[in-house]
Amino acid sequence: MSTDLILHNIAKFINLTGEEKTFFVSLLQEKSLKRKEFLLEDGEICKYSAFTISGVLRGFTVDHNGFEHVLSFAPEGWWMADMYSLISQKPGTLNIEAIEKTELLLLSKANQEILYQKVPKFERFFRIITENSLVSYQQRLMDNLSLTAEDRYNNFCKRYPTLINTLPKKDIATYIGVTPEFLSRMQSKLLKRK
Amino acid sequence: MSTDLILHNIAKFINLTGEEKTFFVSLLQEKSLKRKEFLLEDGEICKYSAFTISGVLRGFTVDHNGFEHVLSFAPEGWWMADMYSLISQKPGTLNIEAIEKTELLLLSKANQEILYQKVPKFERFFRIITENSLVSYQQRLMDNLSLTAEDRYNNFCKRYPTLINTLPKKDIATYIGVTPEFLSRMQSKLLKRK
DNA sequence: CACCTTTCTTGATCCAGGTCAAGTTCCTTT
DNA sequence: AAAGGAACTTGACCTGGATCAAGAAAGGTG
Repeated sequence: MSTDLILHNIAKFINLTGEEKTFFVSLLQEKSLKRKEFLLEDGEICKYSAFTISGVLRGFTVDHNGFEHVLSFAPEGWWMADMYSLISQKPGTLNIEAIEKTELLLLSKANQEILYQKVPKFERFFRIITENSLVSYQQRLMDNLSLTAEDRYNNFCKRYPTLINTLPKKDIATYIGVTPEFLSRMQSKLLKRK
Repeated sequence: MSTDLILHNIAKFINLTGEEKTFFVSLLQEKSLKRKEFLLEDGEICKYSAFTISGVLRGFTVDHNGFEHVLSFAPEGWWMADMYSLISQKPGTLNIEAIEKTELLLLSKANQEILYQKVPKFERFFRIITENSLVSYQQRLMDNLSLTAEDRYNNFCKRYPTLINTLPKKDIATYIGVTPEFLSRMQSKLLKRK
């Protein structure tokens, strides 16, 4: 199992002994998804946190007009889950799908609880990454309330320069809160401006 | 110091011994704000998490056109901070102001770190409340991307029925992502519809 | 490599919600 | 209780971004 990336990721925030690392890794399971395969569907109960080793996930909801809205992407080194459903263990509204062939490590809700019992340091780890995630959702919300679509697009390009060429434009569009048509128009306008 | 409310709040998630409670309380300081007084201003470094005992706080940013956007309210029993600034200890963009006369308990960043050292259970407490907060910001973001202003207003009324009559309408407006003028129009339309 | 589906683009038109301006009502402060 | 300033309302007009439609490009699959 290729656990270097996830252990490296954790080591940024907490120090683990060799034994603790081994124990943590023993709680993980590998999963691979083909392009367009789903990890979780709308209405299901989310049982896993997923960590992306390679590939990209997209988490999105479908509104009552059938339009998709991307909540988040999880490229290499990022976590993904339907947090609402994972915490409450009630059916959620998120769909999680692989944009391309994707390799994951899964930590089940049950194993996560065991981990907290056995290695309480992980409370700290997940507290810190949840705090960071919270900050970025707050920022994104404020951006949606106060910036124009063009500014939000420019911010996205600056923040995730590598993703721009990987992700389908339609997904970038709904992530920043516009229709695919409007994103297309913005891009051609930005090109002409040169 | 009136610490019943905060201890009761904590007891929902973790169990503390009498000693731990006493220690925790010793790390808090009281603060009271008059109506329209600020706890934190745009550009400052956030040094405290604030817990509201009575009254209400509003956290808002000011955009480059001078318009305010409410990120969150903290009525009785809620926490408030500029999480970005608190975590990074860099200057933030949030303003925190008392809407009415407000009594707070403050936990300084420094004391919070001490608390984590001495009573690691608090890692768990703050992990859990941060997770809950994350879920509600994710939901609010998706609501902003997929619902009409009218639906968002109705949701707000359902979710916070007690706050509707306490909070200035202009603040509810920017919280749900519309101008005060437009909220006013929506309300008169909803009344007529009866 | 050709087919087929999905994604992307572009044009024409539309509308939810914003902007600006001018009252009016409410509330704080004295 | 009077004054003054916020907060709220309402009207007229405007616009960023959505919608609908139809074709063009791209890219995965047999």
